[in-house]
Amino acid sequence: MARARLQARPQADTVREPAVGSRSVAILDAAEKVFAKSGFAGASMREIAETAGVAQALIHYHFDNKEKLFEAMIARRSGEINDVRATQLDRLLAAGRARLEDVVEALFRPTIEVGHSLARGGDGFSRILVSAANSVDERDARLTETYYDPIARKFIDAFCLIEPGLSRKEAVWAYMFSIGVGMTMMARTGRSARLSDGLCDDTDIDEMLREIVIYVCGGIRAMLTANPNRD
Amino acid sequence: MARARLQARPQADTVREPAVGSRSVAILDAAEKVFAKSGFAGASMREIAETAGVAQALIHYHFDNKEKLFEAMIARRSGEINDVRATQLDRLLAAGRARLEDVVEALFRPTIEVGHSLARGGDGFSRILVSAANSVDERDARLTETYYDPIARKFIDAFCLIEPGLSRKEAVWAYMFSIGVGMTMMARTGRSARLSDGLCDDTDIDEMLREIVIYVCGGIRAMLTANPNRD
DNA sequence: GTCTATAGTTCGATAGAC
DNA sequence: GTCTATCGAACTATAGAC
Repeated sequence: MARARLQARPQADTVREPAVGSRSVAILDAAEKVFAKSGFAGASMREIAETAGVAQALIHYHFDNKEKLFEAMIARRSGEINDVRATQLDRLLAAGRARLEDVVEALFRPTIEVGHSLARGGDGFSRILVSAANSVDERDARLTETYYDPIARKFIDAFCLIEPGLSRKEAVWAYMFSIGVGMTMMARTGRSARLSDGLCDDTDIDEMLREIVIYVCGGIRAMLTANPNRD
Repeated sequence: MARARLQARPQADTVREPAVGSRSVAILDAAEKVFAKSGFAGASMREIAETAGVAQALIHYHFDNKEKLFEAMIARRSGEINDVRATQLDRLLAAGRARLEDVVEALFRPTIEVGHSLARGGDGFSRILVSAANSVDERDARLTETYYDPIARKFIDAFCLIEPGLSRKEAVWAYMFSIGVGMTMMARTGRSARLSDGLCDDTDIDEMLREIVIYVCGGIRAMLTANPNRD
């Protein structure tokens, strides 16, 4: 019977790569690619094994089954990403008088930078996040709750702190809507280029992020003036 | 060999329900439910047949294969929805001096009203749209291009017309971001309620739409002032 | 840890009766 | 148009050698 214990999130003072066989990492990388391309149901353990260059049985040895492999893959990257996000947010708030623009930047940039550069294969993890975040599937909901709700609450708190006129309720709506905007950036379907005859390039991260920050901050501040919190 | 011809989009002066057997409609309704729950790959023809109360072979008789069934299901609802959206948009523009708020309302309301009420089973179609819109899968991209790009261009044109300071490029970004916000509403994952301890209810369409219109218009106008078009 | 081989299930699609 | 029955392929997972 396989171990399939979930890797603990690496702490700041821990070695970069956990002490597991390199095959194990190759499997996670392959899983990221294949799940990103085909979704959970559409991906097959066979293709993941072939992509990783290992026998199919080895995946079961390391991760037990498809569900647990999927969760291990989420756990690995979300740990990296959300540690960076939390650190950046804390630094902004500790410095006092943080601008909303900086908080929104801290909300999005780590996700695309890790999702884009760390996964050597490209932006696979971002795509998996997009599909999980929009899914009503019980597994996706549980993973979102486990790996993303805690950091979401931190950012909602930050919204309320920076814009005291925002009620808690509107801060949560603002957060949900903003994450929705971020999806556009992470999904990278190429549709923006199609609709704009090439003017908008969703592979240009910096350009897109600049536009997104403007749009998202404008949206949040509009909620503020439309219905200011009177407490 | 089965027919599997795609149903033509009903014109305004055409009878409501096409002259196909009621079983055929039952199959499309069932497909909507099952595809919404499990996605394309996760759904099985067996479950769709059981949900529709017909033999599995009948689906192949009417729609040939799984791919074509999926497209027929998209074609049916997108026709209904986008006819309403185009009509409302044209009426707003013909009346002159349309408000951005009204255009954004015309962008979203028909989708949720049709997706929510017409599909007796609930909001299945909305969920399918969300997953298709965010997918890099070739099939999903082709369907989005075929059934949603034309109406998207109309709304982008409207953005440019109403806010002349908006460049074409920013209008496309604004459209993409706004659709992203709309996803929050259509996906209805229940996450907003979880993050707000029940304050935000994503089953309350009117409340959510009101907040979304405020946020989206604020976002679009922020792009305008941040980088006005000088033509 | 890693492999080959395969058991056991489920799937999409088809054949053919009515 | 609608059904029953079934084929052949693909899938997840396991057994067992090394």
